[in-house]
Amino acid sequence: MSLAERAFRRLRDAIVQGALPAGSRISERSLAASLGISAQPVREALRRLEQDGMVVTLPRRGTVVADFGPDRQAEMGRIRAALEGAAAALAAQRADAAALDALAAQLAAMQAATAAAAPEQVSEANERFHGLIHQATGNAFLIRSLAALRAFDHFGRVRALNATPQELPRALREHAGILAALQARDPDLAEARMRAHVLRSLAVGGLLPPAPRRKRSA
Amino acid sequence: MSLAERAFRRLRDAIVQGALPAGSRISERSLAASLGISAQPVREALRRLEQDGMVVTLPRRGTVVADFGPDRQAEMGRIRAALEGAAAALAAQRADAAALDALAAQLAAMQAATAAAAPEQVSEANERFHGLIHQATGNAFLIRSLAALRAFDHFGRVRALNATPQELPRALREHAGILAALQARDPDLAEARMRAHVLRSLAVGGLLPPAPRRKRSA
DNA sequence: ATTCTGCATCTGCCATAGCAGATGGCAGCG
DNA sequence: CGCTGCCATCTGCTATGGCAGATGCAGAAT
Repeated sequence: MSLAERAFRRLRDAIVQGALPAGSRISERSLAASLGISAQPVREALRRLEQDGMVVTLPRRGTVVADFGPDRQAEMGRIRAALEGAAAALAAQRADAAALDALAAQLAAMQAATAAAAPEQVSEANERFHGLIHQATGNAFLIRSLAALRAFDHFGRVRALNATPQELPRALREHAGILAALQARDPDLAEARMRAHVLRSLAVGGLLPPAPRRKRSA
Repeated sequence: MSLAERAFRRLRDAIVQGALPAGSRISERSLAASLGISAQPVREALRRLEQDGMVVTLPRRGTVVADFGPDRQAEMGRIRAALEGAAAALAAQRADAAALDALAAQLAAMQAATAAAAPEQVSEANERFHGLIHQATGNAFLIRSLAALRAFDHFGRVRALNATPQELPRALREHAGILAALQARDPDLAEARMRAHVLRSLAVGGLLPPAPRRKRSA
């Protein structure tokens, strides 16, 4: 793996974990020195982070970690719901038999982990399930965008899965419904189910109002 | 503007215009020489193009222009519909009075250009209208992603606008409806209208089946 | 004729050095 | 004491050179 890729992942994890709080100034040179590499890969990593919205860099001024509080998290969640829906729709058209089999296998793994009450493995199977759908689309732009979005609220997702005891089986049922829509080759149904699944999951995590009702409190 | 940014835009335009057909091999060095700059900005431009899905680069092998025929265009269109919808929903929450005024002004400009039968200015006003909504969200990730998506089917959009005589007034009415939803601060309504608007516009351009029906003619 | 091997060459990748622009502090002037 | 202009310094940005890995071809061995 290239040094730029390594630096990118390392910085991304550091940011989402809070090790680099919002507003932190990042210098290409000093960061390169602390990583023991040249400034070029670091620069490349910063550019990618900028495209993902995690840092902002003012030309000739400096690079700082972007601020994403609860509002930004909610925004990214809503965007992710839209993109996951599109991915499900495309997967319903493009997925081949092998991809559908792999999805069924992941669903079974998630069910087994749920029955065994192993939250760690449930979360992992959950991530894999969504990742397989992304891959099944074969769309590079979609895959990349969703990977960036998932980095934002990774911890929020694992928290949401363990929020209530009934959350795990509900997520499992929704996954089964999505897979059924994919197997039925119904893009619109797959999109609707996936979108509802992500939105409801976000609501459990406390990042969105629980229902698409009228606004009552600002 | 930086050399990397210039190289990126130049390459992007060359690709969408067909000057660099799919499968064209791009070498960092030779391209840098032909542009009269160093290899570093060219490399940076290629990385951005890769993230946008326009080129694929195999490590130590080379970089080639990705193949996006009608299928890919349809995919990107569906993704754009989803993202534009999310942007409209966020804009309904975040847009301030100035942004809404600017949108109203662009709508008036589009109406005047439609009345004057000036397709060039109609298309320009159309692009500005959507761009203003993107900016109103204040979400860097969303703005960047939509900018990348719009580069794909730019020509398809201008073609769709001039496909039929009744397309211009219809797009105008839909824009007015979207703006009304934004002014009413209704995220879900704004999202639904924007999404329908983009999907219908894509159908006019021939990139999607006109209704969620089965495809009849390839 | 076919297969294997070594080398010239091309590729993306990285390190180093130096550039212009922007900032902050300090001396000098009012 | 307050303001202004200069300069050291830091920033991102670009140019140059060289690295290892991958490819294709020529020529030797079977």
